[in-house]
Amino acid sequence: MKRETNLNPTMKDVAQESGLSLATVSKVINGLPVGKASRQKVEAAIKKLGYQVNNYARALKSNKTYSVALVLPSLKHPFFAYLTDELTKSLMSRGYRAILMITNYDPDAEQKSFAMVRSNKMDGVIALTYSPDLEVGDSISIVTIDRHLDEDIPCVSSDNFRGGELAAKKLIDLGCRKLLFMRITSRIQGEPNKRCAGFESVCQSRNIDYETLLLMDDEPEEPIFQFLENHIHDGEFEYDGIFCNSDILAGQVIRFLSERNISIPDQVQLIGYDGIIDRLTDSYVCSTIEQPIAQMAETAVNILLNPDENNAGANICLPVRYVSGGTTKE
Amino acid sequence: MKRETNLNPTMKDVAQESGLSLATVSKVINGLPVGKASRQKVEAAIKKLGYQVNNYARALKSNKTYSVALVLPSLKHPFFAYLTDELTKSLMSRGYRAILMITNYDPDAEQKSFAMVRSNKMDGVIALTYSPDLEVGDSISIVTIDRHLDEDIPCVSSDNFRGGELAAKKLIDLGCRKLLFMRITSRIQGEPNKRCAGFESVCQSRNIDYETLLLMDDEPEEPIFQFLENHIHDGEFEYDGIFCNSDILAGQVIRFLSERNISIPDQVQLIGYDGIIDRLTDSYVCSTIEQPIAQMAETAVNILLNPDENNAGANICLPVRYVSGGTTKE
DNA sequence: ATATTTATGTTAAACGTTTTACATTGGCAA
DNA sequence: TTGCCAATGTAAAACGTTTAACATAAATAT
Repeated sequence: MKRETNLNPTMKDVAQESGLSLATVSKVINGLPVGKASRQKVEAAIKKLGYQVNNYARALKSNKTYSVALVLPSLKHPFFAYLTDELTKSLMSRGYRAILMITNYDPDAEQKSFAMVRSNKMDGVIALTYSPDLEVGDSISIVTIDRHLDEDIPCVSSDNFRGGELAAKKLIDLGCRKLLFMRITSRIQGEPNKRCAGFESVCQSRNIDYETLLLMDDEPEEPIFQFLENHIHDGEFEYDGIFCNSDILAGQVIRFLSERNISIPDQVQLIGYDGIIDRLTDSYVCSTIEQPIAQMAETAVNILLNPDENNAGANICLPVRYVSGGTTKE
Repeated sequence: MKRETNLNPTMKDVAQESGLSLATVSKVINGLPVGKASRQKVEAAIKKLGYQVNNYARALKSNKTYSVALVLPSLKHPFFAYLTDELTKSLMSRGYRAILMITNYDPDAEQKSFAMVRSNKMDGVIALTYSPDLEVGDSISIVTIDRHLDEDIPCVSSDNFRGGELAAKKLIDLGCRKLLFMRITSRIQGEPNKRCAGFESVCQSRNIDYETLLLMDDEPEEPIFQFLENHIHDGEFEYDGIFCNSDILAGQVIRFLSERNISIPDQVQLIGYDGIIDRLTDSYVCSTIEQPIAQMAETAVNILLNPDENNAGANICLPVRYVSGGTTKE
């Protein structure tokens, strides 16, 4: 019994249906010059059969897969989620597919991701990894975000040093005189660590009292709240300005202080980092240093797909800005 | 000049290096029976050349791509982000790749996603779509989450009706006598709409005063806050129990009421929906009805990849539970 | 009228696998 | 020695494309 409709018609079927050769069909599909009459015949056949290009065959032949791997530790942190969202849209708008790889901060998984990329002949990787020593190998093009993997691998990040500076300046300008910088950070040397340096340099040059509270991301978080608790005396918090490493952390601090009736921004002003926006109200969750996430994504994709501009070891540093979100006096 | 190291060695290279045939190499790679001596020779050659299977060639031949598309509107809502995180991990653990497609709630993009799936001969789709009338066509296997696309497409969701019931019961048991249900919902008939029915059925059978505040997700959100404002009189909110459609919405409401000095949970108790966890403190952002997101992901992947169990039009409904998160009295 | 160019199509080889059908070898029974 | 079987390996076709090299016919120039 002959099947009435072929579920997966191939170019050969289209050729037969239209009475033309395989090559002609291919030309029509790829927009190469073909006689008008033939083109119409082919198009009709394609429509009739519901033909769809088989990208695997195409990739095999042309050695171009139009797919890019996104290697990230998790999607449970909004910064990663936002970034992935933007990266994916950016790739899709250029006709590329995004292969998502979640590594869970696991060096093994990160390493395996790169093997996968190679074995799937993907066109490239955009990676945000945490292993200190990742075997990258050449033959795949990589762009990292916020991490320096290797001398000649371009890295896209926001201007973290400047971000730290901005936060410190703003707090000081708004009248704060005793500052606290809270950060949860990883042991790997990544771009975000520069926020601290920026913050401290301003405090020092302006001669402002400050403290840096550092916690590694593989340690339990209680110490941070313990610290806060210890510095509340008679309903007053010892510091009048706080800069947090992320909006998420800021949110926690806000909550903690509110519960203890420390008023923000009256008693303490607070600036976060990232620029996370509440989807519902389209407003920032706190005053913050906003990273240009969409622009970072766009740039990363751009560099990955157009390596012509000689940005081999380029370190693209995109501008951040301060935005008010209710946790500062302005 | 002969290249010293071949960047992309193929099975042919391995065959040559080991002095054996292509077929033998293939057998070794696929774990088929092969003489011990030959196997070792091949393995040595593979290691020496750094050979990696070309999955595109393999997919072309075997018609199995080991890739699944994840079609979602956005990653900017934590529920979607969490779900994507779990889905991806679930797929990866089974050796599948996750192709992420962000549709931005755009029907066109949703439709195109399905075309892409077909053209890339992907093994399936897990979709969370918003178009009322999506042309699915057969020949691709689909599992939806929270949406009913078609009679014979399995749908995985949490028990939304029960979730609504649970929330109402809890609030009433904790002493609330005037309830408010706030929802932002889409026009498409999706599973989450059942929360309302569950909530109302309990209120009615227990004879409790309640109001339902409904807003479409394509309308501006101000009316909701306007409503809240209108129902605050002399520092008292008219309702003593609120059930929100999502934790995100709940967060907004909490903030709004706090700013107006309405105390939660003393004056008003509040239950959200989803079970979003703050990454930092590993605690719920509010009292909530928790969806078993990881289990939903696991189930969806399972059904998609093992269609043997006759779950053609299956409607898998996973249990939800109430968890306390500080915005209720218990 | 013939030669030359141009426009359009076609054939067939490749891409890197998998897999069926076939070939070789050696061991063993008769 | 001959014949047979199992064990192991090989050759070659196939998957659905792309593309270089070639063929044909029509159109123009000589």
